[in-house]
Amino acid sequence: MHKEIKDTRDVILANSLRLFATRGYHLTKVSDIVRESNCAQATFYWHFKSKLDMTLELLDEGQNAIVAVINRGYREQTVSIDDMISNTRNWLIDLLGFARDNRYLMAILLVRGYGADPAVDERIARVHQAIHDSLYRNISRAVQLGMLPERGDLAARAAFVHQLIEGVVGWWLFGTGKDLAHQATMPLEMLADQLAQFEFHGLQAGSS
Amino acid sequence: MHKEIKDTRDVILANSLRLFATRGYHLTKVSDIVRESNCAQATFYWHFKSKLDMTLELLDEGQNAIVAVINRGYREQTVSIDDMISNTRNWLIDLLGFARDNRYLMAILLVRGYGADPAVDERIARVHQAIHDSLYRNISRAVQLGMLPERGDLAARAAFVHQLIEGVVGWWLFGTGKDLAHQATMPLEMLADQLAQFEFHGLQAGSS
Amino acid sequence: MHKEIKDTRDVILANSLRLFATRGYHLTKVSDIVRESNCAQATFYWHFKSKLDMTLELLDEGQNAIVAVINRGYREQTVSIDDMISNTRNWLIDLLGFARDNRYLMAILLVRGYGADPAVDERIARVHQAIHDSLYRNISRAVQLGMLPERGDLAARAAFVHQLIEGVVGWWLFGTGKDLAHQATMPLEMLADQLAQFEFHGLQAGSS
Amino acid sequence: MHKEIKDTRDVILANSLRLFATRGYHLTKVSDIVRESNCAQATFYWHFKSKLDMTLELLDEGQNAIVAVINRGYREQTVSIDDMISNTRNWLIDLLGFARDNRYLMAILLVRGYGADPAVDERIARVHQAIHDSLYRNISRAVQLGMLPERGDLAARAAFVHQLIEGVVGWWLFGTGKDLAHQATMPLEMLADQLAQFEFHGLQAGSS
DNA sequence: GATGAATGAGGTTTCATTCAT
DNA sequence: TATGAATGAAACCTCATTCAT
Repeated sequence: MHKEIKDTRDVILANSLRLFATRGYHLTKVSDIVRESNCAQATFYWHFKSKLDMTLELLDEGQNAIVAVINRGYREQTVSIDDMISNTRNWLIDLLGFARDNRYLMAILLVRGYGADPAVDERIARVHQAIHDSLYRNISRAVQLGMLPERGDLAARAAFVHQLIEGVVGWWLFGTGKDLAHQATMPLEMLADQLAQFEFHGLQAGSS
Repeated sequence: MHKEIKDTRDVILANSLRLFATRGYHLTKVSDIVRESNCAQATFYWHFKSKLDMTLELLDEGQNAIVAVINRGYREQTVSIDDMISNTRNWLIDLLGFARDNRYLMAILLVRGYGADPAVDERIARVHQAIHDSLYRNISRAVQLGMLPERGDLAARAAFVHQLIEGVVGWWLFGTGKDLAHQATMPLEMLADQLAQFEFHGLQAGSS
Repeated sequence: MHKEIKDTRDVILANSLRLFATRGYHLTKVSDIVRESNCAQATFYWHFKSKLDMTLELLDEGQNAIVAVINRGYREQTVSIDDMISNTRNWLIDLLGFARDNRYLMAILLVRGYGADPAVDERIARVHQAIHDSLYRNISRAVQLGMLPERGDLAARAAFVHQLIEGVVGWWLFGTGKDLAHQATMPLEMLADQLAQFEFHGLQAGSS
Repeated sequence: MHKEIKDTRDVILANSLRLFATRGYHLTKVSDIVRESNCAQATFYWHFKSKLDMTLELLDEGQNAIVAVINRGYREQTVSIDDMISNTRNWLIDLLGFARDNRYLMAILLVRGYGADPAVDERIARVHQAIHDSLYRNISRAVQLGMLPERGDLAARAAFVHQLIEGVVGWWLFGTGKDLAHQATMPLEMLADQLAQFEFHGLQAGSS
């Protein structure tokens, strides 16, 4: 049950998201957005204060959505290594599902976001930080529970995992060439599985 | 042995690289470049056909340099797992050294490159591909030599490693927030060590 | 006895008058007017044909009011010089009283009126002309009655008096800097007195 | 001996002055200015930072010129009433000469200046203040020398004279209707004469 | 009476690029 | 080599006005 008739404001937002993901902020002109949205340019400025303002609104929405997904995971208490891997796997399934359903947002966050404007850069950085923090907490907990070796810099390990996961999500969605038209080939669950395995084993490094 | 007096052309290139890395292509105006280079705008166009043209030249130089570094590694035949890890470690040391000495180029390749122009996107994608290919060949060889389990999708594994390494290089140089002013804290060799370990163990996933 | 509840139309007119006086016609946007009037922009256009149209209406009201005041004076036959000065004084008291009670209108007529639109310019010019004519008639009568020397250009003398009076009213209300927030310091009657004296003596110039 | 070939910058300034005087700031578009100046719109922005910036530059030039004229007068020590009147007359001749040769500037200062922008308003107010101060000093000196009665508010008297003179200059140049096309009919010296007389006698008001 | 939404026309400004010297 | 001056094209944005309810 969703609204059949989207109002102009939402149409503009949706088109902007797609165009930003495809061409980037600066190559997307307001005139492009309104052409695709079937409205006059002045209408854009009735709904939004400026191009930048609209972009920030877009990002704030996206940020809320993805942060909700990220923090939804890791809820249960893990008691065994299998638990932990499966927990990670579930978290990844959530994240990958969200990513698949929000290709354009992910393209902005992972590929073409930076360089639009300092304010935009900052919002994107905040999302990355949120993902990092979520992973850091999880790894930290696992170390406390003795499921991961204590050796090594915790921050570095979180960073490794963080970069691994963000990178692989970007690869899955857009391929090595960061191509918006790229079609993911690997099934979501299989990717989650392999990624969880890779992460877990990688984190074992340093143990006897 | 390098020239002490850089001519205008090189000054422009160096300033452009720095500005692109700092603000991105579109927020760097030709007027900004020439102001920092102490020359007139027309001088820019005496040396370069266009802003885009100069950018591509910049990237081509960078591409050659980084590809040379990447392909310099993995030369010896590895005969043991220790050999392999140490080989990877050496490759990483080369890469990280290059990255540290070419912060601005790395910022463009890893953070703010996409979204400038389709032609620019393509060059950047080519660099990523070159890194990927180098890793793919190495992993593939290791599997053939029986040092890595055969199970699993080889392409996916290469992608995992590729994304892990690029991501971690970006993190090392610019931190989680992709901040140009970020100061790396971890010593180069330690990072290479931990990263090689993480990679190797991660790749063991799927083995008995 | 005036209406306690002003309808939207009057609210718009009052706010427009104030804003025009404060910022001028062009810096007062219809959006400003309706914001202060707590109504929608379309409501403005329900009440008035256009911004210009409303402005002219505003000016016409103001013109009628001030012209009424101006022509109310000089009614009695003056038979002595003291009569004449006191008559002028009364006329000035009326004018200054009106001016004090209609600051915003006066600001438009004396300070920020010109430059809005040719049609507006014309209305303002008409008000000035009306004041001038009133003064001209009075001076002319005084010459006929032998209370002022015949020497000199009558038109020029009327102009001198006209400019003196309008200028001094503007100074009294808004100070040398034409500041809307300026507070008059001199009591109305004292000003009328001094101004009548200045005018009378000035007009004596040229006499033996 | 003046330059035959005016450069673009000066052409733009001259045309802007004329157009501002004729239509006012807001009805003068940058497109109008460059059309009359036979150059491209971008050329305007090569020479000036913005429309407002150029306007302020214009006003600053004008301010310097008129303030120089104003402060050039009143140099000699006056020892008699005839000296004083003739001194005022000379000051007026200078001022009127400048005004006649700088119609457009005067139109901006006296008629259509206010309402362009707060920054513009402020510059114009400063010019009026400079004229006022010059007159105030002169009257003040005359009172000290016993050539004018002490009675009365000095500030008010200065204001009267100030408003009289500015008003009459405006009337001389542009007529009662503030018409840019108006042609002055009265010879400069005659006006200076009558105005000096009017002022002097007016200022006698309050004496026995 | 009133308004949320929309818009055409046009405004100022930007910017990569070229011209003339 | 170098540059001061110039410019076409187009960007973002404004604003008086109208439409549909």
